[in-house]
Amino acid sequence: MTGRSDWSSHVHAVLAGAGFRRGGARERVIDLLAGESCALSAVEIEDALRAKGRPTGRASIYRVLELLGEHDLVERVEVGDGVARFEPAHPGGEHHHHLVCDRCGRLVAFDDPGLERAIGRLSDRLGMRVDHHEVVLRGSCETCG
Amino acid sequence: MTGRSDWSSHVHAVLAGAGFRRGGARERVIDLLAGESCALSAVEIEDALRAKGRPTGRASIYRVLELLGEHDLVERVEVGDGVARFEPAHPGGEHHHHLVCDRCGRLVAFDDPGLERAIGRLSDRLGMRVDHHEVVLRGSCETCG
DNA sequence: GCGATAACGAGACTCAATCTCATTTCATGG
DNA sequence: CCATGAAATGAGATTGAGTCTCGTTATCGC
Ligand SMILES: [Zn+2]
Ligand SMILES: [Zn+2]
Ligand SMILES: [Zn+2]
Ligand SMILES: [Zn+2]
Repeated sequence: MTGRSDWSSHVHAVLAGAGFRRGGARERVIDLLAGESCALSAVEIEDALRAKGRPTGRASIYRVLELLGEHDLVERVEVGDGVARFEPAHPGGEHHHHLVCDRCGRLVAFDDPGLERAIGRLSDRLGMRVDHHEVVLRGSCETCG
Repeated sequence: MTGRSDWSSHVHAVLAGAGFRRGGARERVIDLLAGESCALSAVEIEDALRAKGRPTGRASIYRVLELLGEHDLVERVEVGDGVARFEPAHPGGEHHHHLVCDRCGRLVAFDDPGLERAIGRLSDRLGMRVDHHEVVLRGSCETCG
């Protein structure tokens, strides 16, 4: 179980190691994401930071998310509503996938070792390098029955 | 193995059965998709139809795709470039998933019974209704090695 | 044919995401 | 401690996929 501040220090270590300076916007975005276990959109991040009295430019938010993505520090989640969401990516590779409720739009996280094994075997069989995978289930969440 | 014109007649049967009239734009989009085995974006459809001398309004293309989607006649494919793509959905439920090449952006289709079984077992375990699933792998295609 | 109404399409509009560029902040070494 | 060059930031303009509006056109049951 990888904790929140764990992720934050990992992020800082990776970025410092890659020679990046520090900056206010980057710290604010990382702080916010470190307190989230599931995905936020760039607009949600912008709103959340403004609400916390830490307003941050849109361009900076997208830049930070792009940088984190390039270093495999965030996971990009797309569920088909035209908005990209981002969640902390843990160094050990442990991750979850999402079920989207077609009624209320809620995101439900899950993980499944059987699914991961199947994807691993599939990747071997394909004979191409597979770096990453995304799985989205659609259905109804518990609330919407 | 479901053929192209097979899909087209299936589409017409379903839509006629649901009481929809025919119309030029709808026919043109269905004809075009029937000749494709993998996914096209709305813009690609618009361009392809114009290039074929069958120009079709953007609003109509999106309306047709939405209608086909509501009746499970097309599959919506999102690979994270901010564009939705659409491909024929076959009535038997047979389908494929996609690997996206991070270098050239190419889409490579694949299917894998083991993956489908794992998703089936997972759906049962979750205890929620799961209607649909999407899997996207990222890596390099054969050309980009 | 006629009429009711479904289907269509030009173009305005929305909004997430990107781009520009002037300003601010950082790290370093003098 | 300050000067300096580079990196980081952010306000605002811009892009472009996707949606909406509404007047026109086509379909089909009669
Ligand atoms: Zn999540
Ligand atoms: Zn996984
Ligand atoms: Zn495909
Ligand atoms: Zn499948």
